[in-house]
Amino acid sequence: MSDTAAPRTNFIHHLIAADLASGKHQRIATRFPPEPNGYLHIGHAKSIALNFGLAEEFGGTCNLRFDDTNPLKENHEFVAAIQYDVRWLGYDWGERLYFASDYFEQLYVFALELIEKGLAYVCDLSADEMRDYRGTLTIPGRDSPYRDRSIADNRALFERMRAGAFPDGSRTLRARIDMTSPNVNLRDPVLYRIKHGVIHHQTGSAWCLYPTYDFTHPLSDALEGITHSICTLEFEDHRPLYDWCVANVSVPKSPQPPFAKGGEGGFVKWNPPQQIEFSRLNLEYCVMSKRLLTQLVTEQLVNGWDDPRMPTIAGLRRRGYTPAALREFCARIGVTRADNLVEMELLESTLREDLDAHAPRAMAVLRPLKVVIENWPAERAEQLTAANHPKDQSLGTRQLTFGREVYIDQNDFAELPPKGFKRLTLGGEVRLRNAYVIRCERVIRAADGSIAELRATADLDTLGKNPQGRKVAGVIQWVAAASACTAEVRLYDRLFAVPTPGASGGDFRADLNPHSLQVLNNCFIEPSAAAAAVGSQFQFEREGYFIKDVDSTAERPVFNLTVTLRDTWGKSQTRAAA
RNA sequence: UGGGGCGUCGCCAAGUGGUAAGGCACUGGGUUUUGAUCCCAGCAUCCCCAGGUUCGAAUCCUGGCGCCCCAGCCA
Repeated sequence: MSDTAAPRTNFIHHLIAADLASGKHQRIATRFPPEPNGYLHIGHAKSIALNFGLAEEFGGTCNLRFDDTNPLKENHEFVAAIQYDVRWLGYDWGERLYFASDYFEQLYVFALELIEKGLAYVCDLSADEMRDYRGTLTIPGRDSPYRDRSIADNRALFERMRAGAFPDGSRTLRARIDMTSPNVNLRDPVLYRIKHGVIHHQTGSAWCLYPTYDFTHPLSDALEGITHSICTLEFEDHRPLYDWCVANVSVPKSPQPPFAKGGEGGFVKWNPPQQIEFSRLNLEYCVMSKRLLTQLVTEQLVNGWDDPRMPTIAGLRRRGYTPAALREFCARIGVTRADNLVEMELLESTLREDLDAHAPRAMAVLRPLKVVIENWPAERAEQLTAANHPKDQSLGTRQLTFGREVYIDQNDFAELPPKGFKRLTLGGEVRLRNAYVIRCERVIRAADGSIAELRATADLDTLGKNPQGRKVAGVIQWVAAASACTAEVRLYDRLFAVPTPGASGGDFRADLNPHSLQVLNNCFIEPSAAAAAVGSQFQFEREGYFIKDVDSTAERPVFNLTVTLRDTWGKSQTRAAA
């Protein structure tokens, strides 16, 4: 969609290219591993675009794998929503839909192997005790008193853990690594914990024993034959543990065909998956943590996961963001290991670029002001033809009905125009877009002194041509009173009032923007837009891009503001006012 | 004051010893029946700082400084 020269490669791309060139891998396999404990957000889109994008580019595969090891927080709604969102973004995992829970039995066997090798043990320490034994960042930990249990005891205990013989929290299976490691992740991390009475969305009540992420993730990758396991920076310290798990367990060496045959004696060459970290996306005026997003939803600070103000894929979709714009955004922000805070303007520019090219135009009047054209007969209705797009003829044309009474926007008339005002003024002329040039003759006031309506005359010789001998600088949108449809328009602004909510140590909720939603109930729009299907997108000329919302009814269409048009005039005015 | 990372224009980001890409934003100008789009031009003598190596460094070395992550039986 773009001819920008923004980098479309990154350090991971280079690394994969090198792995292929060196023959380390014959083909690559990535995976996108969401935990189904919430909806996907734009940060996930970055990861999805990266993992699926890399697979596409290098002719490899990308699996969708749910990292469902903590049934307490997960549910089927999230599983379904995540699949919908990934597909909507334009990516396809084919037949490769997996759940980490698919591997629970195999993982259990791996754990037994670790026990047999003396590399794992059952620990009876409570959570508090374990924390105490772990030491601190600067003080080494101490060995658990249960660290040297016999292999036979460990095996028996672990089997009984699975059988449900012990209550929650009473015992764990731990890796036997090094309690004095400067990397606290290596201080005998927990591999399995006991959780009774939870119904897992995939395995039901088959298990009361659940593996941790640290154990599950690397082995799931290995089982699926993942070559490049891409994750975010905070997992970097876990990489030694990731490698430890893969190295110490007997993973089948010919995972997921078609992997290259070859090597000695029919042995299949197999390189363990490599974890690679990149920095997560931070976007101005957003929170991106699932915990905080969940809080916004459960505390009803927004109207659900798909609230158009949410940075969730579902929210962005309902707001009017397109898959193409989101993918382009991901390409433009790049992939590095540096902390970043991306400006909203970058996101919005990719959106405008896509919408400008594809959205049909229509006219809408958000804050109506009636104009009576006195030299136009009340009974006369004229059909005008308007292009649906200024550049793309293929989007066709539509009919507009012009009549004696029209509505214009209150903002497009001023009795005391600021310097440089190019719209309608008393005694001044303006072009009604796609129609005639009119001159405002009089202002009719209401009892309270406010402007009730305008009286105007039209220059009948200005349809499709400029008037003789003078130029009319302004063009404004309008809707004919006789055919206008009433609509509700929801104007959205950023959810938070500050670029980094909660950053100053306070409650992030205190940073919510109280004006993030403004509902306009008496807008007038063209019948063509009113009749459009839910999800249809338009540029309401001179205002912005809008999408017809699911809350629409036959009698009352609802449109969400996706993003305004660039507004250099408005910007200059607010700057002058400041 | 343990370990692991990161530091190139306001923001994102190329660059991997040969003399600072690009995008967004911003500033001028042009076209325009959207103050939109589009087009043209401008926008880092400098790459966190200080030394050093080299004919030559953002890229190598040394020493500082700053920021981020890790002490869940979360992921």
